[in-house]
Amino acid sequence: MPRRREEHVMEPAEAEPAKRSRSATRSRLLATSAAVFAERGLEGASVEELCAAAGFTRGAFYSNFASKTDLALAMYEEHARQLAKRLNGQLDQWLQPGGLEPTLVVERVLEGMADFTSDTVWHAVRLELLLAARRSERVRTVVAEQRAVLSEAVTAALIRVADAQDAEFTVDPAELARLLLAVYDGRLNEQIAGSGSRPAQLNLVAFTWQNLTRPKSGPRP
Amino acid sequence: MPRRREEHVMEPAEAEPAKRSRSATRSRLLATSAAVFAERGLEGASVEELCAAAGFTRGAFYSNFASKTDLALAMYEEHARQLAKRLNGQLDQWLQPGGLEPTLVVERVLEGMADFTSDTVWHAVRLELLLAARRSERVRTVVAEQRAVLSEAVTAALIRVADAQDAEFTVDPAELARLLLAVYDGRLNEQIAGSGSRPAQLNLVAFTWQNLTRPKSGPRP
DNA sequence: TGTACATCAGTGAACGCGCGTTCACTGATGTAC
DNA sequence: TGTACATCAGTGAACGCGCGTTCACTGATGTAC
Repeated sequence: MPRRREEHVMEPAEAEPAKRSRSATRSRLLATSAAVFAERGLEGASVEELCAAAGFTRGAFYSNFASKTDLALAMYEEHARQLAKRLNGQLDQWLQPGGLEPTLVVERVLEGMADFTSDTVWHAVRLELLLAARRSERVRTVVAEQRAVLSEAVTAALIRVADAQDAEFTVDPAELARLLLAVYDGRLNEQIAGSGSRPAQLNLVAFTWQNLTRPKSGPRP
Repeated sequence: MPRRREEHVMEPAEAEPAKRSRSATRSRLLATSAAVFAERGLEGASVEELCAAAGFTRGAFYSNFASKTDLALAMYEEHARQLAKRLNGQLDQWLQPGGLEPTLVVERVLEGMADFTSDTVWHAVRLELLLAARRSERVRTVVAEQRAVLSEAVTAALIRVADAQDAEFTVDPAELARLLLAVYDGRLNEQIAGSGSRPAQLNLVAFTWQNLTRPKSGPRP
């Protein structure tokens, strides 16, 4: 049984479990920095601003991260992890027996991705890092790695969906995944540019899904 | 008749028509800056570096542009102009009587666009400006404007091609144009990320062109 | 054509500011008794 | 449980550097006679 804490009048409830722990500071900085980077740019955001957003001073930053780039990359890796995890989680749910009607799954996957990735804050951060990758070997490696992870997650998802429909692709599913990601990247660029900014109307892939798959020739269960 | 100049021995031939003219300095800066911006970023590129690339010192810069942003926007507008111009020029050529076989035109237009826009230097600059647009009303206006111009140029091109085939779209051609541009944007992001970097294999739009158009119902000439 | 002068494009030193990074210090937290 | 001590996360002043911008100056170019 844990020690009672009620006797400490100043204790601000269990919402803040460990004050002054390295990991809490790190997490807080990772959580609040995306918005700052998106707002001010990777170079434009000052360490001061990043710290202020998290409620710290600059020294705290340097006792947790070696540099601004360090923070940005850690943030990005965490984000890519979440994205792939979410995609797989949704599929698990939709594809289980008694889940969604298979044709709906395609639509939902695309919607879900759009949903998650269409957070313009995160897209801005991704673009900042994409550009930074041109200038730094280290950033380039991490960005390429994370893009590959995401690409593979989407490829796997496409195959799972096709399998559930007892269909197979008439095109390389990895190519289709890359195309899909390219389309969303492009859509998000549009959204950032703010021109019109109504959501995508023409979903070419959903529209032509039947052109890209065929019933499996193998034996059916 | 203009005054003869051959008597000046030091005259370095007509290749350099007007030395020390504002417009020449301006042009030179506009021409050499894209590479610098792509290499170092919009914020990362120093005025010193931009001037060095053009062979000037900083003072020359400020006597021609009010700020770095000024230069970048002028550059961008010039680029968008060239892009639309080129697209229309190619169509004029391909669609004229005795030009390309109509079905080939679609392919060529897409190829041509890919060609021009897949210059990673320019794509990087476009992305830099897209991100800068988030932070500046002025940049946002110019970027939105230029994107609209390009989008309209592509829409018009699509319609011209369909017309030449005596076909019409089953989807809104403006939507298709936006989708096309989105795909290319996304493809270029891939290329910048440098992952694999082989050119696009799956050209969905060319592949499904016949699904998006139908023969015109009106009278034929 | 040659000379004297006016203009002004481009120079480069100087200024000041903001930022990344460092580091001696502080005081909150954990531990030993 | 209370007290003394050790640890170390976070503070904030200080440093130095690089950059954007300014401006008095220079010398190349154009013009008037």
